[in-house]
Amino acid sequence: MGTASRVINNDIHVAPQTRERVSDVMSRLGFVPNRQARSLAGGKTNTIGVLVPDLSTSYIGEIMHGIDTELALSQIDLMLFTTHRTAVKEANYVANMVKGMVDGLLMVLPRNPDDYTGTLTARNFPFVLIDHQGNSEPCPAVGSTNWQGAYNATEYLIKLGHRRIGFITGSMDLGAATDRLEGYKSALRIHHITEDPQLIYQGTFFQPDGYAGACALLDIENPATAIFASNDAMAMGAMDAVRGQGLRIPEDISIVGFDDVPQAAWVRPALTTVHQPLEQMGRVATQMLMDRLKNPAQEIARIELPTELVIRGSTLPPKSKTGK
Amino acid sequence: MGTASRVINNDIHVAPQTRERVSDVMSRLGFVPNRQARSLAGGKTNTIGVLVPDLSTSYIGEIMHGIDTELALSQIDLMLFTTHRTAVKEANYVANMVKGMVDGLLMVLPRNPDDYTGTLTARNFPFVLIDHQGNSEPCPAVGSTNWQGAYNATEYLIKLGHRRIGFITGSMDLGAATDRLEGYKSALRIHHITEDPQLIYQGTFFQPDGYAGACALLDIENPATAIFASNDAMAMGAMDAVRGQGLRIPEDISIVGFDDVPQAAWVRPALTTVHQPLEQMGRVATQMLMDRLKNPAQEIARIELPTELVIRGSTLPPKSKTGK
DNA sequence: TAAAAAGATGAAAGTGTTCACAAATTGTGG
DNA sequence: CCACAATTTGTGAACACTTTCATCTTTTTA
Repeated sequence: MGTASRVINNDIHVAPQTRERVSDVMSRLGFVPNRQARSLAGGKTNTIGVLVPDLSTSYIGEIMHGIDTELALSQIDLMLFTTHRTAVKEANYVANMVKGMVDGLLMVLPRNPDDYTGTLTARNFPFVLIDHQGNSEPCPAVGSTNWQGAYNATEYLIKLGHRRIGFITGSMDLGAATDRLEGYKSALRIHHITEDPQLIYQGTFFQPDGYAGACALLDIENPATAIFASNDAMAMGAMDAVRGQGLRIPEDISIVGFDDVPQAAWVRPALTTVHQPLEQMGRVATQMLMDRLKNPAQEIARIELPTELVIRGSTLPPKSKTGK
Repeated sequence: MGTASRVINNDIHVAPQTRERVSDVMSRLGFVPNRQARSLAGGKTNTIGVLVPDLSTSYIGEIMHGIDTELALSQIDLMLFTTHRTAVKEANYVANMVKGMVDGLLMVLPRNPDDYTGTLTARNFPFVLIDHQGNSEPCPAVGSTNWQGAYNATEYLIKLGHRRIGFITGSMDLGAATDRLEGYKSALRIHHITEDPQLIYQGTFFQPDGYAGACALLDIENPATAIFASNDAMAMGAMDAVRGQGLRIPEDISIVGFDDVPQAAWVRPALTTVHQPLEQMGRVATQMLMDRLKNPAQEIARIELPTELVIRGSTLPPKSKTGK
């Protein structure tokens, strides 16, 4: 019956008393509208898909939280796809898999998004990338000011008096990782500190790299007095390594991370780090997607949210300086 | 057309050449079957729902990973619901929300599952609980041997020579938390060590509780020589606290955790902990659910997977003992 | 008071599949 | 060469809604 449908969808063209009568009956009968049928008839699923590389990091967890919060407001459901599931090699996978199941797609930390953005754009399927620098064609994305964050953190260390600042990179195939490295390099350059390849250790964003990186950075002729890791996980690895060498944090070595995961505040000494608004990124991306859903002709926007240096207990001026 | 449907579903009753012709046309036209329509007509969605309390812990991440792995094998999709989204107070919520959207439900770490298990059972909706002790009526669930794990870990500390073993509990409204506490108490009893209320600190499974708990356990007349935290997050908090007091791990204080999250192996010293097969729990639960989906009359089973003590670097005999 | 406008309601036509059944084709034995 | 069985293909009715359109009711206005 048409009226029942109108009641469910809060259509205006239904008399108050009729509405009441209908909802009475519905609740008495325990009626629940069938989603599949609604989707089929209505042409939309009221569900969006989220494509994540993984779930075991709180990094992703924070972003998901943001997505979830935003979605809850609009009564939209969430379908989760994990890329590791079936090697997402074929370009059509995403588009096919997803077609008719979800209205739009959110891709978190996509590894090589060019594979699918093309197909998706061609099929006019709404999507938003989260935390990825569109390296080729422009596409809707939200990220954060990685370059600026790394620049600020490095500058902060320089201003504390550090001259030998070690840097542990992330996976260099990710835009975020290269941006952070560039921010670090730029800060050195501006302050006339010559870049030393020995002070740059290549990591992959995982904690063990932080450990290994710190060991390497301390085991050189003129060792680092401060270590800036490209994310908090590696910073924590570095902290372990520093302590393993019998050195104190921050008195002997300063440590700075990136991301500001909840752990960073819990650890002792609390980690000085670059706050990345992960939850907000999730929220903003979701909003962007919903805008595109409402208005597909929406122009392509790339939003960068600001990062912010959070100074905690893991940084101090270098010993040589304080000793003077 | 019936034949097209048969081709899609790999029905036997279709001539090889016809099959080929049809799939040719389908790929030429870029035809992708509409999931909503299939679900509507077929009566099943080929999707299962997963209800999680949260996503920001690797604990949940590991379980999700297991679920995901298992699901990928059967081409079944995953719909994610987070309980914090809309206060899941009303008993009907789950059943209604989920009806027609998913074929079955997996509930991870349900807080007060009695609220919905009743409705779900009444509506004959297939579901499996993960990591929860059915405290009232029996329902399909998978958990792990929390009691045994805690017992073994405590006994291990006792055999090392510890007599003052501090215990930091989890949220006591969770069966897992009470079981672990009971395991601890039983081990003490068996070894004729009198239980000391001062050595039991009530936590809630979060890292800061570990920090506070360790401080409390060390700040008593006859302080603990070993601390057993009900999960790894709290154990790490405890490690920070111990170090904060200028004590060494494991020489001065031994620390034991529970869960064996990946971090436990990365931290220095590596954490001795009770391994909980989280991923496997996810897999097994998924298998159970799929069995129920195939055969709804399946008898109600509760599976307990074994925990295992993993000895790493955070435990040693107490100083008094070694000092003798 | 009648005509016009506005609003509420019901009927019917999609939506893209699956499923059961009927029809058509092919193969086999008499 | 036909009857019969076996296999393959086509048909139409669900599935449970939304949406449009026409009808009927109510309200407003001249």
